[in-house]
Amino acid sequence: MKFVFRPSEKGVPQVLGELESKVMKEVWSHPDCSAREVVDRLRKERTIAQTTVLTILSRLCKKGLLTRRHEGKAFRYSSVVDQQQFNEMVTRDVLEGLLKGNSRPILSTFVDLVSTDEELLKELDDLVRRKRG
Amino acid sequence: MKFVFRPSEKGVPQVLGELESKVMKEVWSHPDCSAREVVDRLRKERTIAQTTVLTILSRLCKKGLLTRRHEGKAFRYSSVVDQQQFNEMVTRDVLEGLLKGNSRPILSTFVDLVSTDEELLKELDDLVRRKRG
DNA sequence: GCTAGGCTTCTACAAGCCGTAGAAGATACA
DNA sequence: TGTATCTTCTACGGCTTGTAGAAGCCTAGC
Repeated sequence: MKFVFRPSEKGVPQVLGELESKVMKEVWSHPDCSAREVVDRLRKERTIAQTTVLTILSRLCKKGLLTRRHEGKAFRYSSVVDQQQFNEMVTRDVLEGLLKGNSRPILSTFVDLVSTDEELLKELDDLVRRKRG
Repeated sequence: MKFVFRPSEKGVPQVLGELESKVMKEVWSHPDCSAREVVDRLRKERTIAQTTVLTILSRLCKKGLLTRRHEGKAFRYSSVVDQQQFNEMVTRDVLEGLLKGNSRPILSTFVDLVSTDEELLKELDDLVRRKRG
């Protein structure tokens, strides 16, 4: 998958549109669900056309994030990767994207940011030590 | 600045469009230059309309990446931040964007990626030790 | 002062992404 | 067979980026 990352957003919307994110979250929390179910859940928050949700579901399929199977006349949708795997993919791609430049400055910026949290810094330290054996 | 980061690209085009990137690079390498100069340099590579470059220069000003000052009837353009500062800004924003989620998984993915290069891993180790004092 | 050439602004269009949704086609079940 | 429901097709508006024409503005030189 080829995506953009919006640092200013938070969570899934860093990578997907607002509505796409909501739809993904619905499918993640209710695997193998129908479009209808997604629509009904979204409608608890606001009005939205059935076809709008269908369009988003199709686009997410085309992006390779969802699959679907026939059941009767309708489809049932499931995610290809769960949310955790998705997050890991994004993290990995973004970090690789950063590191393929000049890596040195990345390291120190990273350590700077992490060191604002003592616990986190310790964890980083542990990880590095373990890696170096 | 609010930007998107394209992990699949490399360098400045991770953040700016292809042409925007080229124009920024021209201004970085030739501070206080005129639009004419940028056009002439770009034309060594391909044909491009004067106004196309002007449009890009204006957009980069509007984005806060360039400033300009009058000189005679024309403008002279300079960058607000140099390329290194720009890279640091991007790195910082992207990393902050990542870390504002659940930070733990980021750490281990980061260490995984860094550890493919022994030198880099050592450098990370040094930075962390120094930070922890 | 007035004109020509160069510089700028305005405006616009295409393509791609995302949100939105109507219209129409497909289908299962009563 | 009809109808309710589900799907696909199509489209539009807004945003970004590349592209550039048209027209306006200003300065230098006559």
